[in-house]
Amino acid sequence: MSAIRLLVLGAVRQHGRAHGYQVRNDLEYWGAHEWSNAKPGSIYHALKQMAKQGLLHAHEIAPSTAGGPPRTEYEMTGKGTEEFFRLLRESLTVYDQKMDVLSAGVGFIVELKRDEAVALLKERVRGLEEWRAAVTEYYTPEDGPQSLGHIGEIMNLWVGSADFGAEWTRGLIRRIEEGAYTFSGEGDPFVGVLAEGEENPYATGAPHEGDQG
Amino acid sequence: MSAIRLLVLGAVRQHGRAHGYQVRNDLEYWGAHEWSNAKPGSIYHALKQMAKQGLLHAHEIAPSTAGGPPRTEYEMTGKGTEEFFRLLRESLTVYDQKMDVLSAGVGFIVELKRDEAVALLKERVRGLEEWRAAVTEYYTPEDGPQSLGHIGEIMNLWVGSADFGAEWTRGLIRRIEEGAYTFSGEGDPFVGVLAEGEENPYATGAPHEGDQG
DNA sequence: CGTACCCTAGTCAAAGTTGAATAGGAGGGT
DNA sequence: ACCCTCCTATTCAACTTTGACTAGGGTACG
Repeated sequence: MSAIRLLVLGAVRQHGRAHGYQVRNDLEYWGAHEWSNAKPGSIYHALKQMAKQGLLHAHEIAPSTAGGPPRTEYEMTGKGTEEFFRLLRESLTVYDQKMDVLSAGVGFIVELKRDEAVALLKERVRGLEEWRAAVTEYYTPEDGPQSLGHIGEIMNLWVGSADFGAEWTRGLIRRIEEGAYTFSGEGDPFVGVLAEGEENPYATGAPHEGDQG
Repeated sequence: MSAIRLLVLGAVRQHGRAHGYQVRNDLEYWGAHEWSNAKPGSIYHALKQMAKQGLLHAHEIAPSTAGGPPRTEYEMTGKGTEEFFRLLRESLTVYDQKMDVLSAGVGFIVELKRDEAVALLKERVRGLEEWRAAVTEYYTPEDGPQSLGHIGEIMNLWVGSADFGAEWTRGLIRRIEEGAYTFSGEGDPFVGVLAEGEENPYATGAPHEGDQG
């Protein structure tokens, strides 16, 4: 899976209704342009595609007062909300080494119930442990690991990476079980989007990199 | 960057001349289908694209004795060899969190001189340290890291991941500096491809997964 | 008062990725 | 003789990603 759909659905969801540029700004606010493939083209494509598939409902809107071309606003549908939670759950349990997917999942984790979050993360740890075992077993040749030559370093990298991932996840599970953070149904929800016109305190001050030339 | 071009160029290079199916088998031999996006479609696409760009030279060949459609064989060009080394150097120094690129780079690292390999890996460590510093500085709010809420966990993940990556790289540098492995110009080169007709000792025994139905 | 730059907002072509489909021949059973 | 399955070898349509481009309006500045 890629992170883009989860990120875009999450952004639209927190607004209720949003246009592409707003989503783009949210992702920049979250720093997502630095750790995920959330380029403008991908965002607009994801919005259109998900509208076509009935996950979002598109509204054609007159140009904004701020100028520029006419905008399209997108609204969550029931199917979209379902898909959001499906992707969220998947992002927290898959144990491939894609940090962008995991980061997106952690960003939205408080939209779940505390119990479910813990259960999903425990499944993640289980998956990592299994994968580690499979790697060490499958790629250990009979005549010792030295016979692999420098290729053994790749195995070493995978195993270490699995161990780090599992350890980090165990730490997160511990903190959640001890009561950290506010999950769904436990009080004021965490709001992580910019209101219309609000300034981004994390903005770089530079113009949108990559736009124009 | 993606790992596919480096993998395909590396495979063709070790054969001198190879057709798509041969490359595909090499990548399976290397286990690359498990840790990279090296699906048949991507491999053939990469071969065609790189032939179009002059990195490989294509030869139309009659069908093999083993049956099947006519094959196309690809041969390295000078430009292709240059590109191979460019990608190899890049794969070892970029410090994004893509394990497939790094794995491919480590797989071919012995094609470099020992000194250069060490220098590239040291640059990688420098990059990781800089990135770690940037993350901790940029995303540490004035009123303590707690104010970020669960979003702080993402930062925690990035920092931990950078630390793990740097530590693993330092270990590899140490072993290489102590004389491990055989690098370019130091003796019999490591050969990591299957000869025509040779069996893959790591084969799963299953038919090519995903082929047909 | 014009012009250069920046912000809002989105489109598009080209390239890459995915998963399934195609097609010829070999081998083995009935 | 016939069919079924496997192996060789590649193609294709659909989808995603990338980076550059388009275009309107505001604003600071000489």
